[in-house]
Amino acid sequence: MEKTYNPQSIETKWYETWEQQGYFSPRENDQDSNSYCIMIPPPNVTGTLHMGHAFQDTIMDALIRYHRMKGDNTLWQAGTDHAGIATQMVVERQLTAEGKSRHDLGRDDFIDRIWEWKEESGGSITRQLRRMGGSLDWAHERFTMDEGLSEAVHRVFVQLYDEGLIYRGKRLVNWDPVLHTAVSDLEVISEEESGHLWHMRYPLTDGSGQLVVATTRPETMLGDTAVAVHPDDERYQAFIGKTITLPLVGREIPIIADDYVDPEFGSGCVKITPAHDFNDYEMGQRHNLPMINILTVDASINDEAPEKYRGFDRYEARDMIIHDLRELDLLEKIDDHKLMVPRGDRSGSVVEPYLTDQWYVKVEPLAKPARDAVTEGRIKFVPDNWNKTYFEWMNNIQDWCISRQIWWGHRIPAWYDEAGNVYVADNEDEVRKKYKLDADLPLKQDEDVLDTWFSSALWPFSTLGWPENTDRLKQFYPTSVLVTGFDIIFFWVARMIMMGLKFMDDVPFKEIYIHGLVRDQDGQKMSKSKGNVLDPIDLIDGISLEDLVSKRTSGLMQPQMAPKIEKSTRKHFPDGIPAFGTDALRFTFAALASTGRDIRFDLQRTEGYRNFCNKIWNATRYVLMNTEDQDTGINNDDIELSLADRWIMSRLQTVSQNVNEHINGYRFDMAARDLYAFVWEDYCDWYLELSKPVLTKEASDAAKRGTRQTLVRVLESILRLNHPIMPYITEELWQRVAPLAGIDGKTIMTQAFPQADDTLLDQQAEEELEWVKTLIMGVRRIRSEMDIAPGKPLPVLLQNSSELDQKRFAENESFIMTLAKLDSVTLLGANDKEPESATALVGEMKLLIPLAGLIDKEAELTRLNKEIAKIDNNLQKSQAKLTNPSFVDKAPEAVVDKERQRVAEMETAIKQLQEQARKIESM
RNA sequence: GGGUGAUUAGCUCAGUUGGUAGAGCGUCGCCCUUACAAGGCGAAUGUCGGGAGUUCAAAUCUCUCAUCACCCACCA
Repeated sequence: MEKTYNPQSIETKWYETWEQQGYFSPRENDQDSNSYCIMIPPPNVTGTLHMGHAFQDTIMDALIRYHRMKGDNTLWQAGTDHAGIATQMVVERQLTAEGKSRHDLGRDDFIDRIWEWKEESGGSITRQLRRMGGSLDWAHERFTMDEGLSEAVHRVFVQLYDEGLIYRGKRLVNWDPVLHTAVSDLEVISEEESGHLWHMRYPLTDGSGQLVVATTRPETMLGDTAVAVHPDDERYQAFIGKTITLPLVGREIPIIADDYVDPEFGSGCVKITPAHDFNDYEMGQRHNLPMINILTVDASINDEAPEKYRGFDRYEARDMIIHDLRELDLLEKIDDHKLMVPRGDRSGSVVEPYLTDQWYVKVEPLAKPARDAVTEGRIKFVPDNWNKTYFEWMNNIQDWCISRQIWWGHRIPAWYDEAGNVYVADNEDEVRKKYKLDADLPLKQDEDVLDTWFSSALWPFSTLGWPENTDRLKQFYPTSVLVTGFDIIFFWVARMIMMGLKFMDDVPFKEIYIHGLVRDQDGQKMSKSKGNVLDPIDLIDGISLEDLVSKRTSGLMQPQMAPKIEKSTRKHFPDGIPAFGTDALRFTFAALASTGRDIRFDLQRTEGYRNFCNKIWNATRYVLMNTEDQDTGINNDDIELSLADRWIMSRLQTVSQNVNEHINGYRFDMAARDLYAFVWEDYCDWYLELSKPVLTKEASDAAKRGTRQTLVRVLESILRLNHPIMPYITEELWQRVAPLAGIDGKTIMTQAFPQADDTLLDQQAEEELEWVKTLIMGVRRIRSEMDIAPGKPLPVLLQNSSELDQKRFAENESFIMTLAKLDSVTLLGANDKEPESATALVGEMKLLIPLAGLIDKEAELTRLNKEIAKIDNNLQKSQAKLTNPSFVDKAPEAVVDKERQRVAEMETAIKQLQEQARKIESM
């Protein structure tokens, strides 16, 4: 074996083997075993996977591998999402770079072009997932626009339409004037921006005066159809029912009264533009006001407005209108004002409320069962506080606008005749059959496509073959757990629950594990525009600083950011990124995956876990050196187990137990911590060292066999315990270790995950080894603090030893002599005279290392006094408790006893140390 | 305006039903001891955001204040 762990040389080799052997696929025709299934949240085919994906995929793969090892029939469903608007934009940008637009190509060619891109992007995504070690069932990979899924989409649309749960209607929607499409509420991000509040004078038609209205959007006045005041506002009682003449336009519009108006805000008068504001729209409905749309799809002024303003952009028109009102002395004042500006999450442009025909899902009838499923515990959020967020939204849910005026996506299965009648069915033939239409009646399909999330909502069952009642569907629906980020609870999670319950009559998943966001080292969200993204592959394979800089600064939407990004990149990664390997990266994610919190990604953690891999690698080298071609007692019952052997086996059971519990509770951070500590501290630092005296010094063959066997068996278990998190290194090493442990098998992937065996728990061995460790650490500490060379063998005297101490010493002499590097140990009797010594305590026993020529008297005194002060500090606290009568009366007896015992121990210790200090002083 | 979460060692974070505050990284010593210098041995470090309350006992439960982050919402 290589002396140093080198991830590159093992990773791709194993992945290919696994995939070729078909280990990732579930067993067919296995109805008996427990099913375990996770649907991958399908990555968008817009580019490549980022750290958030890598984190999420690590968790899913760890769960999948864990359950596969437990014998479950396990499926991790692979696939990608067509991501309508996002993907269309990516390809449109490419066209723009070529000096073309999608209209130059036409719809069909443009879609072909996107399919080409999909192949490319989808390919790099699956390559990344493979590098991450993801054990997905590639044989059944799906895409939200493949044939089967498209059929599912049609089926759902048609049924919901037939049941009246999908309808078409003309209403105000959020309109993206750059993308020329409607978007749903969720795709609109409102942020506070600085603006103005314009106070405009509207003259009464009868010339009797004027009203002042305040607005943040003066240009919409062209579409005003009323002015509203509060019905109880005394200032305006006389005006209600009168009309004003709209300046610049000349339209006569009524003054109405409505509770919605806040008399305290602005002037207490509101201009009402039902076609361009959601509140005004509702008021328009209440008061039967006309709706005048004054904008084009580009948000320029249309022909409903006075000629002067037609064709101008909304903001140009705003300036003109302000100017014109000022000329007419109709502008009272302009105040600075903070307002919430709604922007499209994709285009970043300011979204307009816009009156159009769109398709909607009537959500409430679907939402009720979806709420119940969580209330009744059929679906559990982990951590459970997310159900509050879920209910918060589900209780206020609005109808879902599902039509988009773009080209890339599922075309809406609706046809129109020339009279505008709507027919909905799977395809045109079906339409004619279903609605009994003449074969020659001209029909035209709806131009729009469906919101991407419509098909994503069907993912848990459409991928399994629905609407066919396939074996896979029967076997794996409902799925076991959904692993996802909180940011798509509304977009995706809630909608999957609604659709799953509606069409499968069962929940889509039993648990939802919500993880945090991966942020950069400063806690910033990672994004291309901030230039702080990391490609998981670059952590696996490493990347030079120059390559990283150019990767981060190329293709920016705002090229002027490049120098800043370069500077910060050079600061954070002065030497680029070394190749850490997949396993170290995965272990990092696991270790950081504490629940309910975002994680800051810290490269140093990954480096630490790369070192951990190296540790396992070298521990294996040691084990192999001492067991290969030697008798490990696999076929020989004549075995003697040392204290260390029994101890490490006992510890292994506890760790196995804990790791199982932690994985089942989605506490990968705790699992990682326990694994790390057990491997590094218990197994490497102590057990491997303890094995040395047995293997290299005089010991019986049976004892050597016992230790060799324990070395191998525990290591083999360690590899299995770590496999769900670190698949590659564990497979590589397991191939060499397993035969020595008498285990036969082609891959660690399908070996049983370690379960605790209580019969191997050995309390006595744990206590005794603790005693051995205390003794050894006592010597080491004196050695270090007294500046004695680590290699110098020392004599030790034991004083005040009990029979148990003496027995323990006799049985473990070899361990102690070797690990503490001693050359002699002498038991002192009660009357034996002790030399000048440095001291450590092992329970009541005193360990003495003679000073002669080695130890500085003053240094030892300082050391003792420091130790005494430390214990005394704790002693006082404990004594205070015990002298408090209410503590003794009210605290449980066990707690009081424990406190008493502690006081006794500390008192003895202090007595011993003080005595020692006196002796040294008097010398 | 509503809601959620956070505040613990220099940094990043654990701390499951209240019972002597932990880890990793970093820091400081000493060591190339034949598994591993990507290492070994040892050490230092905390008024657990502030205040009040409940309790024999609070990082943990309650209230309150402060700071930060995020989500939702129609105030022109």
